[in-house]
Amino acid sequence: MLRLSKLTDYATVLLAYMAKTNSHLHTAVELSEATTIHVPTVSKVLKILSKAGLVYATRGSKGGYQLAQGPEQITVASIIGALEGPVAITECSSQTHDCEQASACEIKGNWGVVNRAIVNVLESITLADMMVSQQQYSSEEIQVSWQGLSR
Amino acid sequence: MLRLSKLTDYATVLLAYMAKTNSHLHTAVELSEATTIHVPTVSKVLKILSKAGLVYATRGSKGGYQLAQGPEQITVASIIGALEGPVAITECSSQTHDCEQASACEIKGNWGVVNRAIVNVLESITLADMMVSQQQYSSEEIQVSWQGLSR
DNA sequence: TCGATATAGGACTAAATTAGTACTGTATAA
DNA sequence: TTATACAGTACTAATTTAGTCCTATATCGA
Repeated sequence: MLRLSKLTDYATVLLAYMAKTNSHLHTAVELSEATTIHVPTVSKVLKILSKAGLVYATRGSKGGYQLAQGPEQITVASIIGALEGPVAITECSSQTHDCEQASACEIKGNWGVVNRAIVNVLESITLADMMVSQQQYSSEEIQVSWQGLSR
Repeated sequence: MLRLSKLTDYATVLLAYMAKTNSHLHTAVELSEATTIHVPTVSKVLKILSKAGLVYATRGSKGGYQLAQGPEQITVASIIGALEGPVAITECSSQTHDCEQASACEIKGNWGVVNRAIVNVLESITLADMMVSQQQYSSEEIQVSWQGLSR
């Protein structure tokens, strides 16, 4: 499946709503009502996004959250990174990994290349892109040329 | 993290070994010894690969497994598909999904585009590519141009 | 200064998923 | 007919994720 966590999905929904209505600070309660995500969960996600620097938080009455950057600056990769850590499709491809299977493994370095290709895709898509109203993109419009291994 | 399951990782290791030594049938025990993956797990993975048509199985004594196609024909996407089902990075992006969040969600269709971009990458990389001896590919060699949303 | 509002941080429980193992059945060669 | 090897399925344990709750801290305004 190669699935993202629900929290990551919630995060994009919340960030997209904030981007669309960036005139004021948004409280967790307001965001919950707008998105139908339960308050404790909204709160949890925003705390994480705040810590990661994607949103700016203001405490106290009249407080709330706002985007720390424009929707064009926030990449899908950075949202995933905030909630799940750096993309690593296998243990092999994570930075701090010392594989026990060692010599037996023929694959090692090459998962890293696959991983890099995916990261490149995710870094090329921004929150602004995600907000474009649902159009049906044909498969042909998404062109991925990946040249690393084909030489 | 966006992580694949361990079984998927095992599958690529097993398939790569079979591709490298395709002169004969490979028993689960032989594959286990070659890869250091425990026999029951090797067996489990191969049963799944066989059902998916990626390997051909022969029963009985002198039996074993062999690749059903050449390493150039087996894509990473098909390996992932066999073990985990079709790639769907969010519930939204899976084919058979009817979202409860309905009208509140601004994102809907667009996860589908991100998903499609990732699938394209995974379909462009084959088992043969994965077997290329570990070279260090520079980031520049992996070029992904994704044009769906930027118009 | 006090009280209401709102986020920060951490801990905890329940649910879901994944990994690993085991058992019984079926096919094939010698 | 016996040994070998895969097929199918079920089950348990481990891990991960989701969701909730509680206490602390910061800010505004009366």
